[in-house]
Amino acid sequence: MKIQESGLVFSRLGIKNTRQRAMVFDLLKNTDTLLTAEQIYYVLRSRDENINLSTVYRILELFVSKGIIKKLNIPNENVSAFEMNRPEHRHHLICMKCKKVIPIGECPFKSLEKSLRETTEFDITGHNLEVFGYCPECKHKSQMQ
Amino acid sequence: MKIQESGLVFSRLGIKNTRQRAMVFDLLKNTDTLLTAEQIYYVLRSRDENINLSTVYRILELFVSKGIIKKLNIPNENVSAFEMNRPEHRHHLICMKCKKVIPIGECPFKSLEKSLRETTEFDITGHNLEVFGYCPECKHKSQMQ
DNA sequence: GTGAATGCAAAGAGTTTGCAAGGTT
DNA sequence: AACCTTGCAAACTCTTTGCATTCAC
Repeated sequence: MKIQESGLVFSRLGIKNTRQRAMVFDLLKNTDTLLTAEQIYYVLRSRDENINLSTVYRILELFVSKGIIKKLNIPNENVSAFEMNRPEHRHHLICMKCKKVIPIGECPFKSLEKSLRETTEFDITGHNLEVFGYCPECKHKSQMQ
Repeated sequence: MKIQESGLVFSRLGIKNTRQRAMVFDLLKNTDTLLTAEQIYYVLRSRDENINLSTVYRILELFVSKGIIKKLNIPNENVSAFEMNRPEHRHHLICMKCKKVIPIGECPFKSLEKSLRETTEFDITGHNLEVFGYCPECKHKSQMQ
């Protein structure tokens, strides 16, 4: 059995290493789409893992607060979706159908933020940029329907 | 009484001009912050206007589908917020405390979208860019707390 | 007058919380 | 052993829906 990365991350952050936390961590780590709390719950259940939906919510909230993952809102859907918080600041191209996520290169906003800070005197804490569309696969499927 | 812009907009779109629709339209038209369905409901109630929350939701859904307004998600809050869909394509700087919205100039994405379309073969339908922070007023208030 | 919009009440999602039982350090 | 985390069930918030009544055209 390979050494669990999750255990290292948790102890570094001073949080307990529980089976459920490791499961959620590993799933998000190895997934390249956005996942909702419910999806995480069902994926783990389908693997015969034992976990409760409210535990998933509590773990996700904890991970967000520790900066392990990020919480996004999908436009026109009232659910939150989650993904690993990779260290580089990045933006994504998200397929509205399958929720696949493609990272898009550099952030073009460093300079925009700076000039906004100067002109508006806002204390700018961050920005969201998400580009939406249909990936090549889903694009074809939706044309056929 | 001045001529109602809402009436013109509605008839141009082929939808009925009801008192409730005009109220919601005028409120959003004259508001420079994002408003949630519930806020719209309470503002109108506080003006002694008679309207029902589910009617507000139905009207907002209709307006979104007709392109009259836009629906946004505020990060880390599971509510939708709405604003007029001004004809120019624009992005906003949003105060996380008072929800004030400041438009920010040109959209720097025309060209990014084009190149993404080419490199990823996505059918790109649009993008969200929202910059968050605290406006000068709220910035000072939160320092004091 | 007719079909569409509204109000009301109830249901439905998604998410959060209280508490007892179990697990981690 | 002490405290934190989990499971379960119930509550809560936001949003949607069914149906009878009312309204716009």
